[in-house]
Amino acid sequence: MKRAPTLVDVASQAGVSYATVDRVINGRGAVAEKSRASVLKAVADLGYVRNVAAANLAQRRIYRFCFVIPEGTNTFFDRVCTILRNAHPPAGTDRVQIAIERVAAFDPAALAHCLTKLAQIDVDGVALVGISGAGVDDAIAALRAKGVAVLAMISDMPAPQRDAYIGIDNATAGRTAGGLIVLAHGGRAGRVLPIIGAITARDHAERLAGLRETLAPTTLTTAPLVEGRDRHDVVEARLRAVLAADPQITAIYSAGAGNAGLIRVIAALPADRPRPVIVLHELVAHNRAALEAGLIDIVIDQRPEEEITRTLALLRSLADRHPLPDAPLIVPAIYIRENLPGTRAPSEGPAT
Amino acid sequence: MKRAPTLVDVASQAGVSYATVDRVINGRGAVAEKSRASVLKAVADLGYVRNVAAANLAQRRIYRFCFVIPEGTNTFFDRVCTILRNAHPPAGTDRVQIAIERVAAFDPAALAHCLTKLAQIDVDGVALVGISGAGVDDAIAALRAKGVAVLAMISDMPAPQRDAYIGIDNATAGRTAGGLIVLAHGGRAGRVLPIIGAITARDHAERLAGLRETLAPTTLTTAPLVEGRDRHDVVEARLRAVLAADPQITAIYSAGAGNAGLIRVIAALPADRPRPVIVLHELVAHNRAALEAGLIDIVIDQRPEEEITRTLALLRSLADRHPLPDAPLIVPAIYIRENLPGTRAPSEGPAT
DNA sequence: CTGCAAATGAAAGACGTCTATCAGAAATCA
DNA sequence: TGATTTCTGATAGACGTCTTTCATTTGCAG
Repeated sequence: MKRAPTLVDVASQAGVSYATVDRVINGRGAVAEKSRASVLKAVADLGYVRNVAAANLAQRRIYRFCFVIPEGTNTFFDRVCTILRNAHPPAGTDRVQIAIERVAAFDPAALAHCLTKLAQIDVDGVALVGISGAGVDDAIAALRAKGVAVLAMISDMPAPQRDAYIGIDNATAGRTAGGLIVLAHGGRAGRVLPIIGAITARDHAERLAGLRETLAPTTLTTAPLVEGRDRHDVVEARLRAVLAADPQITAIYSAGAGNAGLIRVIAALPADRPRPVIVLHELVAHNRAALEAGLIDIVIDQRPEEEITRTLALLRSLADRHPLPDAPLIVPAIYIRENLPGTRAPSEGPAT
Repeated sequence: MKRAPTLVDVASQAGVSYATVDRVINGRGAVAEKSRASVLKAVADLGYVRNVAAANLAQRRIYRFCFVIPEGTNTFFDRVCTILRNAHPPAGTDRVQIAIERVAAFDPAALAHCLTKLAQIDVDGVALVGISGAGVDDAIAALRAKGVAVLAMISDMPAPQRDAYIGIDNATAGRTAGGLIVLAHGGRAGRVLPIIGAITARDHAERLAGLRETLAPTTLTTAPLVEGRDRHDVVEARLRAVLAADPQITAIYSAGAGNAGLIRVIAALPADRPRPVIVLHELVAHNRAALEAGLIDIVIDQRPEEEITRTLALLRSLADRHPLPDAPLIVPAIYIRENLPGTRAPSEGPAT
């Protein structure tokens, strides 16, 4: 087992000095095209990979990552923050520092301003929830020009703007909801009520399309769409009205937020007849409680833990200048009452 | 922002020399109890954490991990091996070497022999599928005495023998199957047929218990248990007989392996009347194909990718002598036709 | 007090990369 | 040709830990 090639090996192989190799690898100073080529060739020939441990030691490197998370009433993002704060390995241990910046939701100007501030500080990578709008594109471009990695999570943005996207395929999520609703009907007829935040929200629209795609070949019909604006009060009022007017509804799929309102409506339904099958998104506290209480049937979750784990790994990989692997989109998880995570303490003598 | 304390700082704080600190930290040579105590105190007071990058550099460390995986007809373990081979980051890049050893399944002697061989080589950590039996316990003890981390995955073993267990809670898996079957019946009566490998297999028994626990308060009844010995030919023959004898079966839950046989039986059922709801385990090729073909409804998967990711992280953490975090058990995933991973290529302009 | 073992201190050379400096060589331009 | 630039080479000191060597001190038993 030979030891891995070092920059000294690369230098002698390329027939240049260590200094020149360094200039090529770390892109400083002027290097003749001929030298650059021979260094790169030597790197390739020897299969040199930088020793990250040595590099980090020499630089006293601390990875500084920043997550820019929308601020607002959306419980989901609070959950994201909680996960981030508990992310392993805890800072210090791994020389990784994670900062969280909350910015007003759906406010491109605020986001742009935040990103511009980040560009001042020394940051190695930024993860943000993709939205586009005035100034955002430029702010991101400025960051990336400085060598800062920029990842889109949860919601994507045009590919050339970010280094990668980490999140779910929303069409898949919608199809999944459809599949489960079909399963729960067991061949019987039914009428499915879709609720979304707004038809202009791309992710909601995609989920809805996925739902319809799956329901189309079945005997299930779709009731007219309800827009709840992601606000629990709006969802509550409109859903109550629709259910009163249309007692044929056998299933509800809520593709957006504001489900606390939905849950209130369901809890108030008469208990003497079967309630509709209910599928909604994100395993946040009130949805989880409703699942445990039997008020709803299924929660489709985009697994923010996994999104964050992957984001951190990718940020680090980019900071280390490794080629970025193309990981698949995250597969939404299905939760029912029985497989909720963390309810039961691990049994003292765990499973075989 | 002060720089992190180093061993030199610890030494001066403790009022001893660097050499003594080193002897305490790395446990070599004799150290007076008094010195040891003052060093440990200094470490605690300063909040010293070893700089892993520096340590690895000095040692030219390469992490060497070995996965001992059962060999046999079980497709699931082939899947595990595939995932392992594609594990990111690829060897080399991260100075991590992963070896895979296949040993005969359910053969304690073979496992013990393999472990004894591993003890000769220089290994930092071993992950194995927990079984116990003659010699295995001793072989593991010998490994751990040498400072090798030993993790149980997928199937656990008595706690004192291994450093940690990474896998699912099988009772949860069984309850999940039950919950989905209940959902699919939508309040109608039904009769559920459980199939397991053998009642002596602890994981199968736990899944079965979970199923019964969930079905008990409902209107669904349970048909007599079928033991399929995890062999597709056995499963096929027995299931065919049971279905012929008992046409009232509305659902099948297969907690073990050998499901290729089950799928053959289902495929041969008359198409003119509804088939039972079918739930089984592990997203291996034939189960996946059956799901896509609509021959079965649900696959509960223990997510070996996550198990492996976590195992690798834990092995590394142990090798770096970090305190081990207590991660929760893995939550089994639910797959239906619509949320199968990797079917669709990520759309060119991914989701919002 | 002597002698031996145990405990300690001091120091130096790795590990591979980063960063900086400075002198000298090669290429460019006038 | 000389005067600039542009490149290049040589070298050295970090970074924090590991590992080893050797000399010295301390403790303890005889």
